[in-house]
Amino acid sequence: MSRTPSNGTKASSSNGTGTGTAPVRTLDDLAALSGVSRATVSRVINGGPVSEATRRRVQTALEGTNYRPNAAARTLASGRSGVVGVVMHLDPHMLFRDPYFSQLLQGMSDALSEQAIGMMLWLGNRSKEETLDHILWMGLLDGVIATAHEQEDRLVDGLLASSLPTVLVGHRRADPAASYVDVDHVHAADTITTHLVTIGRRRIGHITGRRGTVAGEDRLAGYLRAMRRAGLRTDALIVDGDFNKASGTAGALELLDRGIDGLFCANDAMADGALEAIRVRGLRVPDDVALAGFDDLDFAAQLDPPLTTIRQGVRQLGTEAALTLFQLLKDPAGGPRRVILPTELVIRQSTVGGVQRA
Amino acid sequence: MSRTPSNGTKASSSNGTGTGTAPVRTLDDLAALSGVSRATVSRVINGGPVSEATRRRVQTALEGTNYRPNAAARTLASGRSGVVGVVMHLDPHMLFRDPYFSQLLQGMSDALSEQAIGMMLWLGNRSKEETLDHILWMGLLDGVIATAHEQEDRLVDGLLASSLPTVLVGHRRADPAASYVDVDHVHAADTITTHLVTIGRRRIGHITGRRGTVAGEDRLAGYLRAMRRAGLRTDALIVDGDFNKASGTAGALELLDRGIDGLFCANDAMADGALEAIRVRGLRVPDDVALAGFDDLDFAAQLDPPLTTIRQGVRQLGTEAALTLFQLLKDPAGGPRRVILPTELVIRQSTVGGVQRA
DNA sequence: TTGTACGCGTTATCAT
DNA sequence: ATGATAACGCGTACAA
Repeated sequence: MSRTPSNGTKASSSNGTGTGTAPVRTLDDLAALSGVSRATVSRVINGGPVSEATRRRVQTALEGTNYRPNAAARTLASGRSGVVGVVMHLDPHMLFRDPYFSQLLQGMSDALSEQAIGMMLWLGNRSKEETLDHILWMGLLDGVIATAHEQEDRLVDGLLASSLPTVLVGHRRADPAASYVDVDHVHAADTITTHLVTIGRRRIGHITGRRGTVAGEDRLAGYLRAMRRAGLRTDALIVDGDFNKASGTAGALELLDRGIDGLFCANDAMADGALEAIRVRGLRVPDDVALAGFDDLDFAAQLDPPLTTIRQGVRQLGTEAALTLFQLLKDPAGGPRRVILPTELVIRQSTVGGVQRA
Repeated sequence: MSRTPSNGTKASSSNGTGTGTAPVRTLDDLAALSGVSRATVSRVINGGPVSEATRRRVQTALEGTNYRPNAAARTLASGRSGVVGVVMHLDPHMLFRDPYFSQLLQGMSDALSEQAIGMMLWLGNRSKEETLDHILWMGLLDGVIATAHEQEDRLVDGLLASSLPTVLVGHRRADPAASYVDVDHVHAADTITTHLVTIGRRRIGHITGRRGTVAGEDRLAGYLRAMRRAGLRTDALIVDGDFNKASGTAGALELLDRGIDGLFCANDAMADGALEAIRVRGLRVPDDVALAGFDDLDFAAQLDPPLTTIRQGVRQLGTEAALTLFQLLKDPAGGPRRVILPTELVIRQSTVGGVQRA
């Protein structure tokens, strides 16, 4: 080991003499400098019970130095690291194409940096097994936030099975012990489908999200619920998509051939694709086909016509995930936390139309 | 302190009896289990000199447990944490709008996870002073990679002034002691401007990037160099942009009024904006105005007409930054590292045109 | 090759 | 309120 000799233990006798500024790196150095014990210095730094007089003494000594507590030592002694992990294990080319993950990350970073908590990040570079291993291997994390969009996910299973406090985002698991933060996809999809019904559409198609994802399945479920309640038929009105624009175009072409007057796509990207298909067929939105999406990404309002969609506060979702983790850390015995954030129906010209086209 | 009593020291006498599986958490536990000293177990784990026989013995004992080394203890004892910091201190709404940062992050993550190095991330949520403080406060980092696009940046100054091994990305500093990774903006801008000259354009305008950024200034410098070498005039042919699409539209309208037959925008987003301006004026690309951008973002090839631009391997830039940091950590005395990655001129119909329009 | 023993810098307990 | 002092878990000279 190449330890730079720490002054303060014994060599401190040569300190403060005249050989330039003495590097103050440890509590012991600081203790020697201010004439109190190491324990007292620690109390001053961590806000323990100290008399006002000595507190000032130590503070003054502290000012003159660039002392920083050693995080490793602190973690070792206290059992808390002040660092949480964030896991976004996705297809590399999928990550960040959708602003969803960027905003999620920023929301988390907001809340974490607010509390001066560090954030370690794992993306999908390696296999789920290797990633899980690495996360647990660096056992210094206080907790983990993981995006979990697939209904089945070994990485998420592993995290929940470990002793690491874990918060899931974007996913409600069957596991009753799991804490999570999400929006109510079923309810939101029901709402926007009902909107299409309300404006008089009867043959309303649906292009699903990727099957097997919670968002895909739940939005489909919401669509079905609304249609059933309205007494409308759905057979031959549903085609599978995968959340990508291209699948929206393909799915829309198919549905248009079967005759629809309304279309709910499971996300905005596919709605964008559907828009092209509708244009190719020479039909008008919303006159011939009323169109709705989901997410309210930036571009949704820029489309021609602007897209009716569901807005979810993704950034807030991230913030809420971090706050939920804080709760979990504060009271580990308090049982799992579940947070469902509200969504908002944003009505634009792709359904209520009539307004001028640019 | 709420320490869970570690078995192994003395309580280990009650271990392995019949009271369920004994939790093996420390090297001491493992040592007791395999009948060797703790030091030997440590050597097995870290690949030290151990006889093949005992190595197998320990390995076998290891298999049965879910032992994980304690990162904090390891860091404290060795002085290395296996964690590096990544700093992307930007305007929140700017971050990740441009895929530049996503790809950079992924490139870094590639190289870091490859070496099982952890990655801590700081975004621009708080002030540069607070961010710097927090980074140094958690003194457990082995090194830092920081994006530095402004020519002046107190955060970068602070990192370089600290004792943390630091690699800058996207920025060459005057500071001769700084290690960095970047592309040669001047050369690339010169190349693409020269391309416009080569195809016969004479009144070539330029919309700059945000002034004060290295990319903005250097791309301008490259444009000027190419124009001067070609003996062309540039007065009244340069307007300031800010890398955003809107400034491209505004700048282009201005330049079109002054009469240009070529236009080099400092990035693709502004070229996209310029395209709209040209269309508004009823002009054709490239017949009336040849248009060029910089970055080769995904959408550049999708524009109508597809955009001639400069491709930089952003993801590779991130990877290279991580590798450079590794070098720095391996040989701290080796002096600063500088890496310049090559760029590529991508010629499309916005300059060579003539091909069919969709 | 293996074991002994010390040190890493801090927190927290227990006296005073 | 303050000061000793024992952990925390691991790496590594040094000795054997």
